[in-house]
Amino acid sequence: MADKLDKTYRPDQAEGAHYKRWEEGGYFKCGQRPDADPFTIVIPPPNVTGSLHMGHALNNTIQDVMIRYRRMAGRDTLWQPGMDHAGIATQMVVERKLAQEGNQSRRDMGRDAFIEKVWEWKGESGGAISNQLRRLGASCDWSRERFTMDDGLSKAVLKVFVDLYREGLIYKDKRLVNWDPALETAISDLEVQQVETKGKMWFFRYPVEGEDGVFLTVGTTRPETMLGDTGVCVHPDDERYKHLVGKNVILPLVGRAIPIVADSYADPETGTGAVKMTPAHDFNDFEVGKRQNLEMINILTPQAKLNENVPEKYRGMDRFEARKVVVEDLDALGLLEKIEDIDHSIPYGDRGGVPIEPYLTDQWYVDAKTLAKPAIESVEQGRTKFVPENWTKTYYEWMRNIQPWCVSRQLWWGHQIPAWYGPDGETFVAHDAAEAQAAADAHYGKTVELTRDEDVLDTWFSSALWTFSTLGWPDKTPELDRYHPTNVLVTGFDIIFFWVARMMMMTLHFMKTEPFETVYVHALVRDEKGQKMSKSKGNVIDPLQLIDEYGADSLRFTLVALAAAGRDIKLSTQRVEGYRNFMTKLWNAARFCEMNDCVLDESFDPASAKETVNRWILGELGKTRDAVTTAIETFRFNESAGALYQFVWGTFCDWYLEFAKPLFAGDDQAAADETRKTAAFVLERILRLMHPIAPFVTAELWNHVKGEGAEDIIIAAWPDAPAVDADAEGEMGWVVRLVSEIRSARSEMNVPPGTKISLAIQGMGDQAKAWLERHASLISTLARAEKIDHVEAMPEGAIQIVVDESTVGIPLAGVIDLAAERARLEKAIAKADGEIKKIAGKLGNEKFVANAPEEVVQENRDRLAEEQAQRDKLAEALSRIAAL
RNA sequence: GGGCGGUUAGCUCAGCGGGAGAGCACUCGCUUCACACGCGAGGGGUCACUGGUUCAAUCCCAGUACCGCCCA
Repeated sequence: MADKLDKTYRPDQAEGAHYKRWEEGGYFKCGQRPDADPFTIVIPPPNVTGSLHMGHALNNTIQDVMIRYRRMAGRDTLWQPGMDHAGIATQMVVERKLAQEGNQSRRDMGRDAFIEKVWEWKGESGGAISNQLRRLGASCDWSRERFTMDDGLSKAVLKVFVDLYREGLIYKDKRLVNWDPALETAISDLEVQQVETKGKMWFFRYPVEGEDGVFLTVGTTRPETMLGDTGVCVHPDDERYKHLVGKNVILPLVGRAIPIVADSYADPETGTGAVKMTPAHDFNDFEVGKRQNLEMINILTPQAKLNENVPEKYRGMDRFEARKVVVEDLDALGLLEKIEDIDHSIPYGDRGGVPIEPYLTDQWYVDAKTLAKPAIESVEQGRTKFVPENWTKTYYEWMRNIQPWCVSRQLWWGHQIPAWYGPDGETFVAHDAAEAQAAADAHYGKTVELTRDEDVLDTWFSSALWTFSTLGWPDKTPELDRYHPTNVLVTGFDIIFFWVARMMMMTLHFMKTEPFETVYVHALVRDEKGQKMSKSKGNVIDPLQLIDEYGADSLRFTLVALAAAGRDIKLSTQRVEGYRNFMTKLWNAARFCEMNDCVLDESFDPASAKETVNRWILGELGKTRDAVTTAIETFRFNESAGALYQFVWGTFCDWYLEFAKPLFAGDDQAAADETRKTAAFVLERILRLMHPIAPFVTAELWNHVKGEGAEDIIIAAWPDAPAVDADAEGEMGWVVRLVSEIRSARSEMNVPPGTKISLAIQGMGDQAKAWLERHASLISTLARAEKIDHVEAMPEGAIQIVVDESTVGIPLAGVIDLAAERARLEKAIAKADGEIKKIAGKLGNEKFVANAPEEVVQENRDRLAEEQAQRDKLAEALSRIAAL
């Protein structure tokens, strides 16, 4: 055995060494149990620029609990770690760094040099999060760490793109995209945040061509877009405007004649019922424009300045400046009818931080609708399950309304699109330049110069391949064969669209199987007031700081205990402190065992235990083991934490160890010896059962309990459940009740804790008498009684309590407060009366007796009898007091 | 506007057809030989509201109110 345990556990002095031993000892590696069933989880790849936040802490703690449990349960576990390259975020970080260091800008240094800088940055400061995950205790197989820009994964991306193109599932199209003018790239719908804003609605009058003094009034929140208007739309049934349909209005400031069209898109109830149409700059207008054959005029540059398609005056103006000037100019012409204040939401790019513009560009699209079909079926047919099941609705909702997926981004950092263009714009998609050249040569019948598409792919394009690309695909690797499909994906609900849906589509298409059996969707971690943690609100709790202060186990236990499915987690440091206290409690229980020479006997057989206390605690351990096992396997992690907390603190420490004290001090050497062995055994099992949630403190104690040369706790077998002994359960339950009742009465009647009492017991049955005799020393110690006698008549002036058939008197000659005792008994009687009334009422209902299951009826009959007996005894006790 | 969820002890939340629970906070008592990051005892709830189903509803169903989140 190692040095004696200190009074408190010091996580900061223990955690690093255990983690290092595990990682260097190769315990995290997959493939060590070739005959066992594999169990695989892929990590949701954190962003290479990211650092650990509370969401990661929760997400990875849950994964680690599952992995550590399965590892102990004998599975061949693989927790596949890695990161994604986060195109936009990384490019922004590196550009900012270049600017700070006074370097050339990205555009000045050129693409290749810039990419080199990004790799340099990644080598130096990217991926800090993987070390932070180590601090959390995450037992990933780091030897297999992958990055979406690695050669292997890039090869997968390339093959997927080329194959999908050849199958007609990737194509180039000119459509409106969400354009981020700050970053000058297309971004996905999902990267657009709607921000509620107080804004204005401007109403402009457009003169109708050839009808002097007749105007159509249209409203807009973006006045500058009027320069790109190519029509005005009214509802076909709108009587106010029917006569104008087919005529033109003259677009003010521009002078263009644009048609008035009838389309049911216009809502007669909203505004004036007439809507200006800017098909190149609004998603709704784009659809109407296609139906009505309206011209599409792009009036913006990629920086959202006005371009050459507007009158000279406005060219080069920023969109917001142009907004002001357009309003002023229309006002000057007397065409500004009114301005209303409105609340509306404005789309912002969540990285660039400026309002996005719908923008007409050429982009690459994946035919998501086609790929979604099998992905929907997989969930419908239960091949992939969501836990909680409710999230299937969100998944279906998204998948059934899926839009073409725009996968091109106007960035440099990422997988460059493998498309080359001939001089006439002909497209050649190929695995490399040589293959494209060969195809072009064949196409043109001569050698022509090709230029490669400048754009890169959306980061989600590569992370959609994550479950199989990390295992070596497109090569046929043994890992791919063994570990795919994976068992569980653990993720927050905010990423179901972003990522889960895309993995389902890509994996089904290329692997012909689902990426995972189960998607466990956990809650969001919020602050103690329920607000989302964000840097701008300043309410972020840093998990690393909590680990420093309370230890990784405390944080992990807190997160697991709060991780009830389907609800957000409101985290406060108070909770973490509470679970830190629990770690200390466990620590001190181990210390108690150590101080009392509870040495682990590896040959101890729980079935051989003879003492009731020991048979009882072993049974309780068994129940806890089963509860924890079931809870982890069914994703009810909070229940696993709750069962452990309750057993370790509420049963093992509060009762069993207290029972053990008098046994250790007593004369019965055999009983003391067996109890020492049992305590050591139960403690050792507790360490195993707690290890998935609290790996470090259990590892630290394991070394003390097991001694030198023992196998590491990380691969210790998940224990079996000792059998439950119903007799021992009943017997010890009675002892606990008796002690509790006595303590309660003592406290209520203000008997000083130091006062030793005697017990005068009346009416006790034979079984209880035997129990009492067997546990006399425990009961005396815990109830602080020095003398226990059976009596025929209750002595005068005693506090009286009723336990089952017995009345237990605590004689306090002369010092008992009769009024207080009377009140106490009356209160107990009133409580019993309440119960009796309720149960008797139920049993008095014929329909209840006729319809309820027999066992329920019987249970109520038994309870009624018990309550009545109790009440009678209490009434007797009261009458004895009243007689004084 | 559409979808999802919530409303249980002062706070944070479990439970979800047959005896209202936990942690924290609060009150009282305790240098009890593992632990004051502790020990013992206690107070505190028409389980949002209104109907319905049922022998039985905090739990199932419908509606109302309020509060969130997501998507328009």
